[in-house]
Amino acid sequence: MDIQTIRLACINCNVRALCLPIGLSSQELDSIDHLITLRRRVKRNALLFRNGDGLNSLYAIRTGFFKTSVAAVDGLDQVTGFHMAGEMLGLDGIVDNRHTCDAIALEDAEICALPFDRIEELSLSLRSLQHHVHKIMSHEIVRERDVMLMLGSMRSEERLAAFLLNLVHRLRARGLSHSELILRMTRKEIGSYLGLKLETVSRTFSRFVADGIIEAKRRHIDILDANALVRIVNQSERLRPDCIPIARGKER
Amino acid sequence: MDIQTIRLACINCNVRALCLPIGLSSQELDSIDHLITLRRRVKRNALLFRNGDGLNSLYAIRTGFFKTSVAAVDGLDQVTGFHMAGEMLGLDGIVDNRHTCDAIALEDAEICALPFDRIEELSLSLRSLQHHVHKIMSHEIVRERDVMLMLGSMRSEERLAAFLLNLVHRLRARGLSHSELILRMTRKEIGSYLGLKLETVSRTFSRFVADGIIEAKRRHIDILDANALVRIVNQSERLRPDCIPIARGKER
DNA sequence: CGACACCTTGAAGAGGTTCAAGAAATGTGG
DNA sequence: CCACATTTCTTGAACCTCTTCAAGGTGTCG
Repeated sequence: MDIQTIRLACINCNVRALCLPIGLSSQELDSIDHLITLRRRVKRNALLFRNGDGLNSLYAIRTGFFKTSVAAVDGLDQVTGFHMAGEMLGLDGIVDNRHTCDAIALEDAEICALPFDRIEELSLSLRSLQHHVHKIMSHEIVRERDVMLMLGSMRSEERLAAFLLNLVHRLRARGLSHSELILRMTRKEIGSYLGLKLETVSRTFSRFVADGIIEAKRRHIDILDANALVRIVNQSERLRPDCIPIARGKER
Repeated sequence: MDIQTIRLACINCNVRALCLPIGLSSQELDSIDHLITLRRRVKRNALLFRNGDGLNSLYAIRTGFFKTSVAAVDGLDQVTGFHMAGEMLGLDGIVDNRHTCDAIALEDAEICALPFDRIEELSLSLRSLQHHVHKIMSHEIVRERDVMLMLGSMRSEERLAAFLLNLVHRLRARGLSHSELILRMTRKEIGSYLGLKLETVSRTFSRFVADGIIEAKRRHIDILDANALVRIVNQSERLRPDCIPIARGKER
């Protein structure tokens, strides 16, 4: 394994706002200092954790891009989410004290391992942290529910449009371009996530290109007409705006 | 509104094991006594809460059967879950401090409203309660992910089979029959939950009946060959056993 | 008993999948 | 650094599942 680890306190972390509640008093910051975490690099295609692993820590993504998936015996797997900087991995493992999916880096990444028992311990004295944890978990519930809604009611064009809008929304919230994006995942992985076959994903991309909505050269996507994507997602009128993943990114 | 409310302490509740952690010391039970809850009856078809309502409480179902759904402007809605005694409603509302779905009773029901700020307060001194809350939320994340997997990869027969097995599994855990069940929801609601049209649900039921797997008289379902249902769910070999909703009920 | 909601079934049609082949990147080893 | 193997992506054609539209049946409740 090619993993480099560094011990460090969150108090010195420059992306702390992503994992920890904001507006802590200096007293509270002092106690946060006790939440020593393990920073780790994860190479592209490496597993951060796998289904069945014991849950020791939750993982905050500092940089990089992950997928979570549930693997099948024959090697097939279904992607359950794509995750980028500032998002938390491992929440599904709390129920049974073991991870129930695989987390794989789709590009070289850097994560912080937050020992879960320390989080719980610290939450006892830091009410804002406690509430923050509740919000993060609730947010994940809402995120997954939005995917459920998408899978249950949208057609291929709508799914892909919602997917693209959701991605650029999250990238934009991180200060990146809201028209250009480089996909870190394959068509197959997108299809797996969207409940479509890779051929359907490819065809739908081609249709978007033909309609002048996007430019696409393999993983390099250029969104020419974001409004058209919004119209495609809304055209069904089956969902209200707040059912659409794009309307509720990881942060607001 | 036809709602009857009773103030009472959890310590006297005979289904407390459903909402609260087990194995509390007598000291701890004393503090639980401060978690005064509001017990309430909810009539069939009545809303327990609706999308947009402020989040004051989480709701523990004492008796009865609920659906949660996200409504669309034109009256259509998508069912996001069916919930029975011992399950918790409202977890999705924590992120934004307001509910993001409707909760509707599908039969006369009785719930306990647990003030969320009291839960958080009490969690600060009761570590087992804190952990219990985390587990409940994590469990909901896993439940929804299993639905995602189903919607993303199963065909109609597999979905309905998984749905029936999941229902009887949960009913069985409550001491009810694992072969007979009375559906509290319409074909349309089942379809909405499974991402299918009501006609498809109806046809699939008919096929199961023709194959001798179940007997079905409208809402009254009799499972004659549960193994056949398991085989249908597994036949795809696309999912491991633990991806199937039935394998992970609300309790184990 | 009549109105209404719910369920079943049929036939035609649409959307997505499957199978197949080839093209374009990417990675690897010499 | 180039050649070759591999992975990824695109596109076509036939097929299949689910949907849509339609009609009739069944149960329930005032």
